[in-house]
Amino acid sequence: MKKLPHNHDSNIQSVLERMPESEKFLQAASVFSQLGDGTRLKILWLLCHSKECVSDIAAALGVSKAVASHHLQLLRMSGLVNGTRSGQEIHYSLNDTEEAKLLHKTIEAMFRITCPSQSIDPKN
Amino acid sequence: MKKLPHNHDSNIQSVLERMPESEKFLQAASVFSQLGDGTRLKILWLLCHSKECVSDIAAALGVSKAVASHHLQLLRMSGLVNGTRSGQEIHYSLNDTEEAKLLHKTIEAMFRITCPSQSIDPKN
DNA sequence: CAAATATTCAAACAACTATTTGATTATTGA
DNA sequence: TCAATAATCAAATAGTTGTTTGAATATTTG
Repeated sequence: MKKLPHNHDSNIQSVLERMPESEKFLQAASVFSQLGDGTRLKILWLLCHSKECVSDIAAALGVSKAVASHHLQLLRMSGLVNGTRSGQEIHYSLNDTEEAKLLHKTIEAMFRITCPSQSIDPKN
Repeated sequence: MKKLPHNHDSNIQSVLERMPESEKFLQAASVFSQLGDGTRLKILWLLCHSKECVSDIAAALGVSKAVASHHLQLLRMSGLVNGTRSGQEIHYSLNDTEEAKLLHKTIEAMFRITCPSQSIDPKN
């Protein structure tokens, strides 16, 4: 039980007791950081709505294939997307995990706030 | 209406038409990037549960006051938190905006996934 | 007013991240 | 097998980000 310099909120101790461990914060921040780049956010948004190959993702976003491939790899290492080869192409899609679904919902909720007129997904 | 190299998903065109503008993605990524650092994520989590001054935040997290102050400023510039001076201290709290509430819900949902045993907030 | 406390600022540094370019690997079809 | 296409890799670069340190500002109290 750590003692704080000041003591404004009498409830702070019980809050601190329920604070997740540092390691958990680092893990979560690592996943959240995938949302923190515009290119990657676009890729995630796209994969929330359709399964796509690298060339189409690159074309849809207006970036090089190398850039798309690079970011897809970061997303893959974070466990958010997965790619399956089909002939010459590799088709990427959102992973079926709780984390990926949470980020999907979060992205949609954000755009419902900032672009309320053109949301695709239903609210729940 | 942009033409993609391949055409696997016949629905892709209507998806692309509903894709928010690049500027919106950059704005959203900028807000989301606040979650992408462990220290800042801890601060946000703490402010989701209690209003705190800089010294207490620094002590609770085990970081220097300069570090806490620096990250609080980034959070403030992103519109997620606000600080009000009370005597010598500045009390920071989560902003009452849709964006801040969304991040609060997202953080809690993430920890419900990764630390299911010790969640504080109710599910909805 | 001077000392003490709380917070912020600013500069320097190290570490990390995104992009570019060209080469490399894998797969298909002629 | 050879050429074409798809995707990844690797190295170089530029830009961004987080931390450290010490100084500066603001507020309260003696």
